[in-house]
Amino acid sequence: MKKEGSVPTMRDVAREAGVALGTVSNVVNGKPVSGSLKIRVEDAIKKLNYQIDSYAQGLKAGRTHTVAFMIPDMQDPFWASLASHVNRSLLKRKHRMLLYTTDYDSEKEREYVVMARQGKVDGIIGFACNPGLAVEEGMPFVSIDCCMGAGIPCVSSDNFGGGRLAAGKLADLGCRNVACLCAESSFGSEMGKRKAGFADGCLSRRIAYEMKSLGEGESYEGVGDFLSAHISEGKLAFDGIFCMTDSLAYFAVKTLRKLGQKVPEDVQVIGFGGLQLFWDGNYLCSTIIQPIPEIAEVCVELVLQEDRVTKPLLVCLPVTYGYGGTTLDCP
Amino acid sequence: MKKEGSVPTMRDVAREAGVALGTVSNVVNGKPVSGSLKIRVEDAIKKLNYQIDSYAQGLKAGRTHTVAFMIPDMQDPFWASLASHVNRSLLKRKHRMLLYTTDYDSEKEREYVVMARQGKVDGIIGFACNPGLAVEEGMPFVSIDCCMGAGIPCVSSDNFGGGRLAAGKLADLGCRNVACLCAESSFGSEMGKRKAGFADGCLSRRIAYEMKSLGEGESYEGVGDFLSAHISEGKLAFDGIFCMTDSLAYFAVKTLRKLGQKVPEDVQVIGFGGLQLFWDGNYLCSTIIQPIPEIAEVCVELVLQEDRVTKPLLVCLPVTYGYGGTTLDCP
DNA sequence: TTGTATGCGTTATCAT
DNA sequence: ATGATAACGCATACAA
Repeated sequence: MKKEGSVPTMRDVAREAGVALGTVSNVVNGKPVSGSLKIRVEDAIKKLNYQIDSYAQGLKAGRTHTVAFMIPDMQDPFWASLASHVNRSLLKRKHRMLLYTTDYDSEKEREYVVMARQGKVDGIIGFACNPGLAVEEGMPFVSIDCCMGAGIPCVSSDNFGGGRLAAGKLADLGCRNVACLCAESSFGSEMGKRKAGFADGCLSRRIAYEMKSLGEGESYEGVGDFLSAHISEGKLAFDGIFCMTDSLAYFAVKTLRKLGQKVPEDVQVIGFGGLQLFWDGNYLCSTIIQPIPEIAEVCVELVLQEDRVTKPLLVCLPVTYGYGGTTLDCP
Repeated sequence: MKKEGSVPTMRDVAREAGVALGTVSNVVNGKPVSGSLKIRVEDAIKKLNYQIDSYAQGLKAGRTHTVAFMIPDMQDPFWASLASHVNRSLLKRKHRMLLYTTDYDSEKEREYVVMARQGKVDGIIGFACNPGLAVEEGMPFVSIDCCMGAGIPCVSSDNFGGGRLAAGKLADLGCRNVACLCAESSFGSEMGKRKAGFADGCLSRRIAYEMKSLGEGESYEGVGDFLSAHISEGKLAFDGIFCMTDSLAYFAVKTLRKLGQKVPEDVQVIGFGGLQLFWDGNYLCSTIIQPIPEIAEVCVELVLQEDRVTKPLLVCLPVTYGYGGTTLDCP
């Protein structure tokens, strides 16, 4: 008798059914097998409650049906939502998802890429702060929101177009003097294009704008200082504000209200991201919505494409505008 | 010549260094090896850029250093935060984390448990709607917030104590007529104890309370109806409200303000969960804080314990109170 | 069609 | 201490 408590293997099934190992394999994998034997094998499988060891399968096939998803911070609603959709897309394709959170730490990124290689994953989807991150030749890698060159496709939303859209929306809503609040990031992120798009949009619509950029690592308090410096006699110099992220917009709105400004009556605010607190359809603020499900889907498709004859350098997905209470366009 | 583009294996290293396979294995695993050979092997490893295949390792050892984490909804801030901390705890112990999201679907739960078994994970941490979920004998399973009996440990925060704490806090803050808003769930969740704890707390402090339970699947609108039904001549019948979750509290506050009630001046609100929007230290509302990092740590410890001679049925972790702007105790 | 033998990359057992 | 060999569970090429 074999080990008792252990899980049944293909060999056990073969013995139980009185057939050869290969036959069981064929039944399990849907290869043609004569009816009578097929029944015997299937009975044995049910009797032993056998289930295939996809782990051993992977060792043999060289493909593990596993993809690593690497992000800086799972607590960030954007990454959490993206993780959720990537997970769905992968599961739909019968692939597992390994999660790695890096806390914006290049060292951890390196470490996890090594772990991913050791774990024989079929590919990696993720965001890397370190644009020079060394990833194996043969290992498919899809970057989010950050161009890394060298045959590594990057998927992002249309940041430039989103910036333009925000400027146009503010103009439509009657704004004539607007500000643009940015939080710089040193990573080669695509986010910088939001600022450029906004500037471009302001120029086409001929409205005056002022830029305020927070240095990297500088706290949001700098925004508070900037805003209060532009208030004279209780009146703010701007009637519209574009913020590069929803979290920045959320902070700006809080600050403005603390400073006695009414949002959206005195000043309208548009963020970027499309964040929802409970994902019930209510946005945190009026915002440029990123197509998160589509981003996820594209990432998964790209990373699983074996025969990547033409892999795009950058896939740019369309954004839309969403009302969230901080503008005057009651829906 | 072997396949060129393929990754180097232990055998390649052995050949390169001119030693036997077992010796390379010993070097890699830190077993005692004579100095000179060790050097030769290490040189060969560096030269070939060899890295161990933890996948094959798992096949041999029967342990994969992989744990599945199964939750209903990654978009929910609580689960996202817990996922983040479980991930950290596992990574610290050099374990990978597979993510599965079930969307509260018992069918998916079953499917994923099977996938987990096929994937040869070392254990599963998760929340299951289906209390009768069949999980393998030998497969360690740790349940979150939901007792499943039969040798499956459950980890949760002190829901009863948290309810009591909320009642006590409201009493301390001067409330005399309070309400308790609940969203029932049919799952055998531990959350129900929050209600019981609150009732108990009200009794000890001798304050009047009224319960309002939403049926399963009933929308939050029912809360709006309940609240407006308890307003006469512009005055709400309650001076304090305890909500079983932060999201419910958030909705209640929004509704109360729409109904012309001032929070916290007219009515104070306490939620449960400890949710933070951007995890910057600011709570969404005054709340009972769940010790998420500790919950994560305990789950990981429990699931990785091999020799589980005494495994607890329920591990209950202490909660604390946190000010979040919807009560009168400005910190 | 069905069965047999070999190999995937690693570790463990046994001789040496 | 070191090296050859078997075994983990499965898939596949090949033989029957």
